[in-house]
Amino acid sequence: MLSVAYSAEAKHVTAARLAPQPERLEEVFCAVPRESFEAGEGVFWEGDQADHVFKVSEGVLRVFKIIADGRRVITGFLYAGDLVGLSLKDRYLYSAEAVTPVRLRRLARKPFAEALEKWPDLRPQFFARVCDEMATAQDQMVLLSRKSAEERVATFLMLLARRLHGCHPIGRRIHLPMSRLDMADYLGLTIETVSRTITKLVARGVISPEGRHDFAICKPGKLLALCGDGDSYEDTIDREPKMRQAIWPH
Amino acid sequence: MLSVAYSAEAKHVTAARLAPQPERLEEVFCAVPRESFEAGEGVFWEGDQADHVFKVSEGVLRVFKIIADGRRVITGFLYAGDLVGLSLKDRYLYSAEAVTPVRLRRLARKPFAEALEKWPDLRPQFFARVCDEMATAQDQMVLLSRKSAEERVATFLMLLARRLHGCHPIGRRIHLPMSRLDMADYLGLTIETVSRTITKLVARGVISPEGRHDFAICKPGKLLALCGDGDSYEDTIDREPKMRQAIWPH
DNA sequence: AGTCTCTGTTACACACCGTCACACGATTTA
DNA sequence: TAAATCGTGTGACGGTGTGTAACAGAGACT
Repeated sequence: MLSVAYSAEAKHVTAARLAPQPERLEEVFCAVPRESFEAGEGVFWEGDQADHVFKVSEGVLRVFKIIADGRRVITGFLYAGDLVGLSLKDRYLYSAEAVTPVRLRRLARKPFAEALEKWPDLRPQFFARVCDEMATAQDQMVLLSRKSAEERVATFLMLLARRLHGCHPIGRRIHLPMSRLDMADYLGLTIETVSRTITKLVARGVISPEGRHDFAICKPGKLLALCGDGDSYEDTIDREPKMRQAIWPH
Repeated sequence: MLSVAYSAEAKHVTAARLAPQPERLEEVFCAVPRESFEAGEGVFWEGDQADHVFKVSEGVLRVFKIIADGRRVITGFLYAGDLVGLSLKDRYLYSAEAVTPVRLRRLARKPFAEALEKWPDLRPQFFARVCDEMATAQDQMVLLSRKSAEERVATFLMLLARRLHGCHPIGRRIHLPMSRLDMADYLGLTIETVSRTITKLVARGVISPEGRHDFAICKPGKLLALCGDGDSYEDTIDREPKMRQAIWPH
């Protein structure tokens, strides 16, 4: 009985040797090889046994739920560095598909949990990730609940502008890897409305198109104001990289 | 240095003595006295230093965010037994107010974290709570993103019916402690729409009013169908793990 | 080239839901 | 008791966003 338990742990012990005491949560994923997915390919499906967690290393993923008559809700887009499948129990709550060609590392749940067990320093990082996920979900609820089409699109563009520029002020260029349908399903709108709204923003000189999937932000202040968050432009450019550190739990 | 660390822990050690090795996460809250709040009173505010976690022991709480021009989004209602303030970092992400008179236990973050540290058996429970919160948030995103007014109201009624009845099939009676405005801000609608929708459900004999804040569910199957989740009545009464296959897209 | 397919844009009628207005009952205040 | 206030219900109306189109542009293929 003991020997069985021991051999079951052997694999992960090996992995641990390769990366002794990782400093950052991502390093736990270094031991496993990367997998590739083509654009449009599914990674896992809502309701599947949630056996793995993932770390995106290249490309963009969409996570979504489907209801009744085929209505789709995209609950998030995941970029390089993001972890997927953390905050769930035995089954995936959503499906995940590649938007662009994607490379990711897949780690079985058990060694992941054991790593958290073995290196307590990783737990605050893990918890911080989950909290960010929660905060993002709440912002999304605000968007879906009370924002107009224009505010939704503006918010989305700002989101991508910030993401592309790391945590820096605001990037001037945005790349939208996903289709208009993806955007629509993320923003709770239709493709037509998304299209129209973008056209309107372009007409007003807030952004300017550089191909279908790229835009330049001409008036960042204006765009920010259109988000309807009550933030002013100054609030965002001075915003020091606010290191919100999880205090909790150790 | 060691002695300092030791004395800092002394208080919590005392608490631990009172309740040695709690089996359930809630028991961690037993050591602190209960506080009372009147209906409408605030418990904490978005942006406050998140120093405490709470356990509701009586009454109903609403948690909400406010944006720009005063628009309010209620992200959830919390009932007896629910924990508040788990999934956040240094500051509260939302405000909390009493809907009804509320009694709750307030526990400082530190002893709570220490309890999790000391009794690892509690950690899965903690994690499960956070996951439930996440799952709820995602269902809410689906509701706000893609459901019609009628589906939203129906979903809300079903939610309360299930909650009141524990996890049992479906309660036949629903009590709505909150105002129509609260419902509207939770469902992403206006009071008028909520009101009209309820009237319509009553007219069709799906539910029947028993005062302003109480309803009887006359046709549970019908109500469930109106939720737009694709579940049938039978699915919910003998809740088997439903295998959902995504058909979509590609 | 030419054709096909896929994605994105634009137009127009319509539906749902929000806005505004007022009525009603219950409770509080004068 | 009357008046005021609050929460709620209901009606008329209009706007935002939707659905169904047709159309345009880009890329893939023969």
